[in-house]
Amino acid sequence: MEEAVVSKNFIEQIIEKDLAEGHYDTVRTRFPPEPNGYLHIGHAKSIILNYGLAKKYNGQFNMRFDDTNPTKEKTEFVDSIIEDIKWLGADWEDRLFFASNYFEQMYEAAVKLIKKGKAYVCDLTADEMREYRGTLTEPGKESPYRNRSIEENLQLFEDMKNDKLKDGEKVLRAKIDMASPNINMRDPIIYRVAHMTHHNTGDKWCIYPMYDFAHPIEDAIEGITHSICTLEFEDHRPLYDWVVTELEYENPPKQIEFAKLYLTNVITGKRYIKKLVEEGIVDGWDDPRLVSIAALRRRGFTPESIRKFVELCGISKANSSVDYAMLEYCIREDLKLTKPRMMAILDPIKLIIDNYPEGEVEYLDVTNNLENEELGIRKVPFCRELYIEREDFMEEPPKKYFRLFPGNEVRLMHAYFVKCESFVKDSDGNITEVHCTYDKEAKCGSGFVERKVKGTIHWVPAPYAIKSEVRLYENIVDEEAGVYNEDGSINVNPNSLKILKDCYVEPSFNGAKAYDSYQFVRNGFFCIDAKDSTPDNLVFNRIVSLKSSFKIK
RNA sequence: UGGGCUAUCGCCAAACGGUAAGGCACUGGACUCUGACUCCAGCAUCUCCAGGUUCGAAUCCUGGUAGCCCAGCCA
Repeated sequence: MEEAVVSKNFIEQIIEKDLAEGHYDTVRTRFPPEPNGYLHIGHAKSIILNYGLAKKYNGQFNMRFDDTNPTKEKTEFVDSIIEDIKWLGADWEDRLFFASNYFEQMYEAAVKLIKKGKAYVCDLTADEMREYRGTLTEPGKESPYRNRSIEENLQLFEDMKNDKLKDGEKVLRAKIDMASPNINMRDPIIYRVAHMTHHNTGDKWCIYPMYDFAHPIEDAIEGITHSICTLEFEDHRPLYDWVVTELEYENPPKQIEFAKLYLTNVITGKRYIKKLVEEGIVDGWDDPRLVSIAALRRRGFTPESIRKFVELCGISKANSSVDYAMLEYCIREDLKLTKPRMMAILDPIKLIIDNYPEGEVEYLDVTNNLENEELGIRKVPFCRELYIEREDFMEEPPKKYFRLFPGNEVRLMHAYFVKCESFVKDSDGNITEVHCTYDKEAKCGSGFVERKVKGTIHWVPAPYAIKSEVRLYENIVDEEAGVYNEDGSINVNPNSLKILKDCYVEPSFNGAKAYDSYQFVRNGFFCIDAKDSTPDNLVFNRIVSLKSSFKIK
């Protein structure tokens, strides 16, 4: 067996070089979300990347909540994040950390900087601070409080800590360079006063460290070697390095940036998803129209399919937007061989087999997945009256239409050949019944080879079928209009929720469990809503419409 | 002449000076108990542009162009 040659991505190259040159003797990565929302497909890229690297190089993968800003964080989110990452299969073993558990060490680190003359307490207001910071093209100017004595700074910082000050009254700043072309280096704030109840530390602290100060410390404490983050932090790297250098950590971690995952025609971006949830445009964080991990799970995506997807997308520093079709490919690819396929009719029309004895029923052995016999068989009742898909019959078929039309014979999947003899219309001209005769000899699996048919259609036994209400979701984004407007608002597709009433499914659905009920409908799939798998509440994947249209040339 | 980063097929993405991998999508054709799947075939004489160095450049140099990020007491 030969494995395809997979080239190493740029991060792997950096890691291997570091290992070879002895900068590190192991690899330790982490996934450090802020618990301020649910995870989505974009986070999956980071999780799988970090976890994958740790595994590949026999290192360790840490899970860490970067909870340094209590205003946005909730335990609801930490719970959901843990659930989602576990589901994705990333294993942090016993290394689940909270940045908030390092507050004491961060405080000590700040004191150390002050003692080194590398940090000072500043009284400038937020507005003044902005003014002093300068602009993108002009340098900033130094704060009048920049040269306070170490003793005074120590005292004031302690006052900040000991609840002697109001929010925003004073901050602690790193003393770097107000003229730096990199704005992040213009004496960035590293600690602020905020009287907030923290989801983990409660009211113990009234000062909180800023990301740029906290993150490198968190990484260093945990012995992270490669701190992988997204592109927008590139400008922060000099500050990251400044912090670990001034704090004199041995073997300091190294920050590496990669491009975020964007998908065409869907909404990524936590703040937008949050908005859709909060405004009630979608039903919640796991609404099937979203690409949150919870939503994808509910729709029937498997962890394998998402891992495969991330792997296929690759890692680079180029901003890019991956075609949604790639995600769909990955789930099809996984489901294809691993899940049973059952029959269901979305838009039914009755098919009556005139020469099949009335009242008789036989239970056919149906293979769950013709491409994977290990998935076994099930019994499906077959009788005189069936439902077939409305689009599988045409009164006047176009050329190259292989399905049912007067005089034509097709195969009923897993059952018999059936020939259309006549049909019935109602007063409005709608077809209500299709009448056929079946050929008992041409039973599937009987080895019948006398005749061949060009078409095969799926069906469901009318008296035994379970009638269900089906929700068919369309993309939340208006594909024509694009995702975002110029003002940053989202183009929501007004038809993103469609209800189809008469759906009929095989009786086998009765015992169907959340994840083992993937179906092909014509050429697509649909799946049961994993959140509530009762047959009355089927959620059809958008994948249903995928590849399902048959073009007549 | 603020700084940082990025530009390779419709979409991702390799190639690390030796003559443009692969996947998705698409298009033919074969096969078929799902017009799916599978299988075969096709799909960048060319790498944002313009010069230059070299026997040889997507890769090096020079100069442009385009896009993304940065002026939160968010992360």
